Amino acid sequence: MLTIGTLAKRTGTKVQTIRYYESIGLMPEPERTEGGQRRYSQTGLDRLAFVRHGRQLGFSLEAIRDLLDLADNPAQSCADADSIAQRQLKEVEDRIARLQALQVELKRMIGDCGHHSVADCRVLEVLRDHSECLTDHDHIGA
Amino acid sequence: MLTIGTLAKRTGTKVQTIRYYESIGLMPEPERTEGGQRRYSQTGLDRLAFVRHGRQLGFSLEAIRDLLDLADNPAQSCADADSIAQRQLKEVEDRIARLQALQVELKRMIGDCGHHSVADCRVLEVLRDHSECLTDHDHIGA
DNA sequence: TCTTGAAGCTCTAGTCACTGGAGGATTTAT
DNA sequence: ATAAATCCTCCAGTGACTAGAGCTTCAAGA
Repeated sequence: MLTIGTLAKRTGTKVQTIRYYESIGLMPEPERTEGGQRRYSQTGLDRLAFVRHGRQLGFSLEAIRDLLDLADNPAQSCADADSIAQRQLKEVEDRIARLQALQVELKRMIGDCGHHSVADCRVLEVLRDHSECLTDHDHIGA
Repeated sequence: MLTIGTLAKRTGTKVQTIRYYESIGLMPEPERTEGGQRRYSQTGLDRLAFVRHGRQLGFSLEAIRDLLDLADNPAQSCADADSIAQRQLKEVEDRIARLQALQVELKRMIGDCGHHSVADCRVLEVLRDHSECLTDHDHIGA
């Protein structure tokens, strides 16, 4: 039986995060001591590890919830899990492409700057005038 | 004199977002009609374009606030603007690296899956057992 | 001048995935 | 028995918006 703190350490999660997962129903309510403290079993550890691992791979909690459902019902086809992962891969690839465009633009912005006065600073210049952009980045938040 | 709606259209921003920028002090309070509606000048348009462009390049509103300060005081050195951009570039490059690691892992996960039953699904397998990971990704949120 | 419909206004609350703190209870080791 | 560490609940905050309720103003046409 593990305390919430031990579980946190083992999985690299903050204690509050575990309680948060419980509050949104991603983690089941664990046993409690007489005093009301949470005690976890191996099952709890496994489930949290699954969740954390999914997060590390960039899945949303919503996607992880779906994946957990699939994992809990091992009779169905694997296609659903596969398509969730496919969607995730596509998103990751999109993000990479966008970030690479930003990278080019930022490099160009910085490269030209020789630390002269702000009056003719490339960085500010580029921000002021979109037409100086090579890329027509239209996504926000990257 | 532009209405907030026109300004929104011209800059590809939502009306609410403009008001939000005003509420946090990124956009100055504009003139108002007698009835209390906002009216913007070219100055307002320029400033919003600057902000939006910064966002498109992935800068945080905090960073943009600093860049706006610099742009407003053209006597200083450009080095500050440069270092903000450098920091941004580094962050972008870090994110690309992390995402590429995820991409590899997701591809491997999906590649092996032949849509059999969930019982031996690669996707779920990988999520269950971190030791199957090639990468030791430790970052969350990608 | 009147009317109508679009667009504006403020205010509140919700999103995602946590994170932090107050103020108090429990557990564990000495 | 006591002290330190950990636990508990509850509430609020983060960033960068976004959405909606309920009301007012504006501009154009009849």
